[in-house]
Amino acid sequence: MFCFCFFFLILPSWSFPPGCPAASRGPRMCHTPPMRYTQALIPTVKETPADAVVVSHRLMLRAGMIRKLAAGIYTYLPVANRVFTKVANIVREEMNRAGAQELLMPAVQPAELWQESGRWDQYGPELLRLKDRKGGDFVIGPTHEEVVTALVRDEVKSYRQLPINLYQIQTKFRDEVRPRFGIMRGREFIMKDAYSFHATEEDAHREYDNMYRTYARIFARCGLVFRAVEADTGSIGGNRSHEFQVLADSGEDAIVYTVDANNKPTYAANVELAPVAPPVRAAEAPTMKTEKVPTPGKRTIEEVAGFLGVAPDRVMKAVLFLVDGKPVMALCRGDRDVNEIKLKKALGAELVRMLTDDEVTIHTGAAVGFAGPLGCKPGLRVVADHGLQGLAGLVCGGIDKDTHWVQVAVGRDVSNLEWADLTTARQGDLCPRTNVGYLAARGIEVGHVFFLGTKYSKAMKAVFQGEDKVERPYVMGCYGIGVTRTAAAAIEQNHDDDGIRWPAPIAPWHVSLVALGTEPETMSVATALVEQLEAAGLEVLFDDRDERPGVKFKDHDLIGNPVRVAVGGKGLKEGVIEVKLRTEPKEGTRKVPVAEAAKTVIELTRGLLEAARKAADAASA
RNA sequence: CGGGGUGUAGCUCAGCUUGGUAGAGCGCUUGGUUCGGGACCAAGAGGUCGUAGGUUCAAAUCCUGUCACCCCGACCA
Repeated sequence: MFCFCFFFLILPSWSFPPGCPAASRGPRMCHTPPMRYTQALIPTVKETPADAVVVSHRLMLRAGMIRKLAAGIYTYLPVANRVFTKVANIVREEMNRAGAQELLMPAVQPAELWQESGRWDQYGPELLRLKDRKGGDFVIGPTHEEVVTALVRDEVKSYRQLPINLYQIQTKFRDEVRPRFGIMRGREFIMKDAYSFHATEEDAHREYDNMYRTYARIFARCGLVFRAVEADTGSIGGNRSHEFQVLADSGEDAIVYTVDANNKPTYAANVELAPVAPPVRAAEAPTMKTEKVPTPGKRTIEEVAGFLGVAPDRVMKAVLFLVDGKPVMALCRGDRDVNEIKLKKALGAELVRMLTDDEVTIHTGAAVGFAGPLGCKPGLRVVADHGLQGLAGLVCGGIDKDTHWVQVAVGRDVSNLEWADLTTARQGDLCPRTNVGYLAARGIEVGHVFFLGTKYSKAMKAVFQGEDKVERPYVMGCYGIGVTRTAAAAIEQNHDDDGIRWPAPIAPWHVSLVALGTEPETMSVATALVEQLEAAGLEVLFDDRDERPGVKFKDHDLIGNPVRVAVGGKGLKEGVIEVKLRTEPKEGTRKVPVAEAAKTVIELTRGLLEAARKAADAASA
């Protein structure tokens, strides 16, 4: 008790500036008293679970954050729940600040809505369908465009009520083909989705930019290193889209970007649509006549190149697609891949898929593995990647089984090609926007903004009346953030051999306060300190267990709170308490006089939180 | 959906090839010694061997079906 009063006297009114926990605007985590470890459910484990292959999955299991209930479906234990709540609250604050309104829509939705939008048939098995007791068809919402559009259609009739941006933070379900990586690619996950409605395209683009800046603020506030990249819109539709990618080597997405002389990013895109400029080089002069040679059983690029003794990039790859019902041959260099998304865009097509082996033979007359532009069925549309321009001395399929053409020259032997940018971008490719070579990175997609246009409003006859009394469909945008995935991405980006190193704004607690021993003096000093920190608005996990120090340190390293305070008999004899950041090595431990401990911890924590705030302001500037 | 693999104690796994009625480590309980980076000793509790069927005197073990889960691929907000 003495200690408590003592601290109270020297620290009369620690108040936090706006933005720090005690004074944050908008919603925040409900107040909880300091958590005593002896009462907490934090089932940490020493052994690495067998089926966890990525760091975040492994550490979330080991730190007692998640437990699997079924494939891709997890229970979020208290530590994880605290983190998700923090991420969600940052999202809330920034969305509210940007002028959006929060609502909550049903998880279970009637099939009729999906039939109206056309996605009941389009969405495929990823959409979990079920019947109610009366036999009516329902879905568990993987997303909420239909529901929100129906709502706004009924309730917003006039241009005067526009624009409006509605968002929710909800559990969603997508029956992923292959859930993996724990919470990173689960079937059930928490997502923030926002939908905006506008009278004009210009206004929808303004909101798109507004959301883009808001997202940059959100991820900066979460303490993450990320990049906004141009992206494909996928099945959601629309024609303008950016993904927010947290950079991590374990990321599932490949991105390319360019930088200026100061190493500042100038352009970034997902490789699936990053444009590649045509090569700048003189056309090669053909030196030899084309001839057909036997290549028995050599079908793949590697086999053919190896057999003929040429480099793979000298083999012309021919891939056959069905584009809106018509066969198309796509060509590229043997060391590259034809990108379906680019092909679709280049041909202005709706549906693109690869042909089956049988279909290849029917449409080209070629044996499987030996298709090529030279001598195939006349009338077949052939599109070539401009990486092939001006090349000579190439190898391509001989149409007949077990044959290839050699010494093929583009232009001389193969003409009437349509040229397009078809291959997936790589490091070193020339970026046509910035005229410098691409750099490559991997990322985890944590956010995605889409300009939707009128796709859903037209399909669902959602219209408003304009000033001119004319009815028009709303122009829409939608904007998603994976809350659970953001937490997983934070771990991928912030960990070491001992465990998680949470960025302070989304850490489960600001401070791990470890009592090294349960002697009355240690406990009373520790308890007093906990109360001081709590009074100043800090969140504290107080380890009051009767465990050996080693066990405690290991657990807190695993859990990863940014500030660790150790109170022990040894230190107290010298009159000190030990304070260390999770990111600092053991040797960096500060020995702080007992009387100054609270002040030191509060200042350190405040510094960490303020840094994230400043990063957010810089990111949205 | 194609290929591969695994289901044995709360967790990580051994036992299976060659059938004879189930083990280790971690964790848990109790007692003791310890106590500043995952302690030690002793005594315990805990398993329809995923599930259904078959073969057999006898099945964790062999056979068949089935379910679940994992990995690679295809696919994907």
